[in-house]
Amino acid sequence: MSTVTRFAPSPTGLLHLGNIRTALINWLYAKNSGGKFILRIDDTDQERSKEEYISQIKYDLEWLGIDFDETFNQSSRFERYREEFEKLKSAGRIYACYETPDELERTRKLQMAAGGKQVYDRSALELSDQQKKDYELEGRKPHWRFLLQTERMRWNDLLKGEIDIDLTSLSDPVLFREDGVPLYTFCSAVDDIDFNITNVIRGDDHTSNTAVQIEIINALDKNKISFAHHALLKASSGDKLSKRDNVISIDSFREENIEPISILSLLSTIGTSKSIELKDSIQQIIDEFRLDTISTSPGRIETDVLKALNKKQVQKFEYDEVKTRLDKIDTNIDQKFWNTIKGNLDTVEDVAAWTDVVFKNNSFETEDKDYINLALELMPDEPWDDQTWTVWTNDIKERTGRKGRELFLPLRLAFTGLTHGPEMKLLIQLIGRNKILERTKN
RNA sequence: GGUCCCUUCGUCUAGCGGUUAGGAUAUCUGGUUUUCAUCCAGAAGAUCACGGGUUCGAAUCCCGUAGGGACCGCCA
Repeated sequence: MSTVTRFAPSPTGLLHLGNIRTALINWLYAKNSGGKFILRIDDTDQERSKEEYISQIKYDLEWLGIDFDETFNQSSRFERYREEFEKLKSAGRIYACYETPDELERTRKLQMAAGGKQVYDRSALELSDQQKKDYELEGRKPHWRFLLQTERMRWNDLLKGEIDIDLTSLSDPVLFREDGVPLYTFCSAVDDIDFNITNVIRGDDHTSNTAVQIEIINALDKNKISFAHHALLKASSGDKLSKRDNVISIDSFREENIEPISILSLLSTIGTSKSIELKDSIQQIIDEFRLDTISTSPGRIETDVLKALNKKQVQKFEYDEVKTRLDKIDTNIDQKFWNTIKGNLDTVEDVAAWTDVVFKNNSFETEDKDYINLALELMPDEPWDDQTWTVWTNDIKERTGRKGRELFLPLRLAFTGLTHGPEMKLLIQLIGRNKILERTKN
């Protein structure tokens, strides 16, 4: 049977390095085994879910090159959840509860103070028909809980190994809210069955939840899903990754002109036993993917590494690959320009900083006037080639006796206004004789 | 408080009873580029969280302690 994986974000915030990693792992797992990848939007909570986040999530995935074979919103399947719910109800696995959130909160606090388990006490199970009727007359509506019957839930987690959860330490999950809205724990179980999901790979934050879900799945059908839980990523500060932390949102990286392949390269190697390096292509990442290289201990993300990877990618780019982007900055940027400058860039768009250096008619202050004037006297006529600079500076060297830094830095400074940059023998060809004269006029 | 998990160079990690504890990245040094970056060569960097036990022998197995993470919702 071919694999089916899914990524199920709730559209309540932007995608960041942490949750996109989960998406990537699921996608890679599917791709690597010739399976299917489904994007499921977990939007049952209509108050917190926002349409703009749905489109943002899809756009981010697309931008990164993570495509999906199928997508749907949980909000379109309320009827189906109701149907399955009725099934469980007639099987006696569901019971009505009438506590208000306040009452539940109070009980929890009491339990905490007493040092006991903070687990729902199932007092609704004792309710007589008359008591329920009284509640309804009071205007209370029931919410519905699933009766957990397993004491210990065990499964072989593809990443964490044998897991053994004490289900008595967990509350009976609420499946339907008082207002009739089904909750994630249930919807997810129904969907995973209906869409024939074979592998659920998700963050460690779902581990104990999985125990509950397996029991629900078993009550509906028979669980055939393999679960895998990877460790969560931490920020470089050591703090947890937050949806509100826009410093690491995919959106912010796109705005900083970080390449998708740089992000993908980082995400497919960080927190794994693989070398942290820039990958040539998405295909390479797919081919090299192995679930068992992913670590079970929480690692931290160093965003500097992402910048370094991106720099490498920029230097790899051939002119044709970035031509349209360069044209947007300045149509005068040609292949020679790009090849000369790209080694000095962190992002493709940083090239903008060099258009002035090459094209603009500005002049720079120089303290070494006599030296520069001598250099200009010796400046060869055009056309210039790769040898011009060497010939020229050799002349200057002979006439002045200068060498090394003393010889070259004043020239660079006078011609470009900068103390660093691409090789001068290439750069002067871009700038040209006229502009050099212009810049050193006064 | 309960439940589950984690702890090896700065960082990400390999390691499954006998290794000079390996790699990647970052750092430093030298060379190349007469700059910066790249590239090449090399160096430094880990009392394997701590304590105890099992064993001829423990990073590796067991117990405890400490630290970290996750969850304990009518969120997902």
